[in-house]
Amino acid sequence: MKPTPNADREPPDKWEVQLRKGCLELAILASLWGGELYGLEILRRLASDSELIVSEGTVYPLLSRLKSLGLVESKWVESDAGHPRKYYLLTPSGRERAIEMAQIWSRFSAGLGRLLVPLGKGTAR
Amino acid sequence: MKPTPNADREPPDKWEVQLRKGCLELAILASLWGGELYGLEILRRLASDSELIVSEGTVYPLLSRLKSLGLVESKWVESDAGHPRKYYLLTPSGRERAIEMAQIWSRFSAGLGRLLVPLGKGTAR
DNA sequence: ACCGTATACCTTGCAGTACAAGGTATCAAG
DNA sequence: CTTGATACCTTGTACTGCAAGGTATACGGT
Repeated sequence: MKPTPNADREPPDKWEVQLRKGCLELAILASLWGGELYGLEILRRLASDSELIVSEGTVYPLLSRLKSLGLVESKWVESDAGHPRKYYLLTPSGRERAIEMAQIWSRFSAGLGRLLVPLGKGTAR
Repeated sequence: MKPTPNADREPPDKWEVQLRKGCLELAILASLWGGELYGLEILRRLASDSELIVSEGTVYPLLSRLKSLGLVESKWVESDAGHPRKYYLLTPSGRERAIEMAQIWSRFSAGLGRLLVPLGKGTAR
């Protein structure tokens, strides 16, 4: 039985799901910025560092895509206690792309933030 | 011939498109916060206030959905110079929802921003 | 040796969103 | 009557993330 990763999370608003679309690609690249990680570790990193709860079925296809785009590289590492793990790391193009995406994100985020200013009285909790 | 709204914009990176998914719903609600607007006006407001370039084929279906959800209301207004315009305005639930979404956005945005800190040296242009 | 559990990776079908392209209707100018 | 401008709407396509299910290796208990 799955441990139901998000048992006490937001209701199925469906909106938060749509919000992540596209951002996840950047999030994964960013999580690899500091060094190589393996699949499930990326998942946990995202959850702990940015409250971005995603499932494995989301991460692995995305990693495959990033790999076929030449943005990440992977290598198998024999684990002494467990099973082989596949570590992912950024390629030089991956780093460039990450910075490029981060810039787009920052501009976009600022623009939307500007739109939200008028209703700021409510967002201050 | 269409005036090609984004002739000198970003290349077809496809990514920026995916980035907007879900955010647009919030953006439209936010643009209506200050008062009622009609379809094309919303489009122009988004473009000028937040650099969010969208096409009509995106906005109208979205407005229909928001209306069927009871978040916005619409009314026809006979224009003296031109054709009838359909003005959209927020309902009370629409306002609540907008604030709710803005909060989610703000939390999400902060989380992703935290992830991007390590590569901040590059984003400072 | 055998079975259940935990870790780790991957694949398939589904649902939801934005977009480009095309279509309709009204009014004003030529 | 035709052209252009404004305004609204619809259809088909492409892309994304998700839930559910499947495979493989190691460890500990009986």
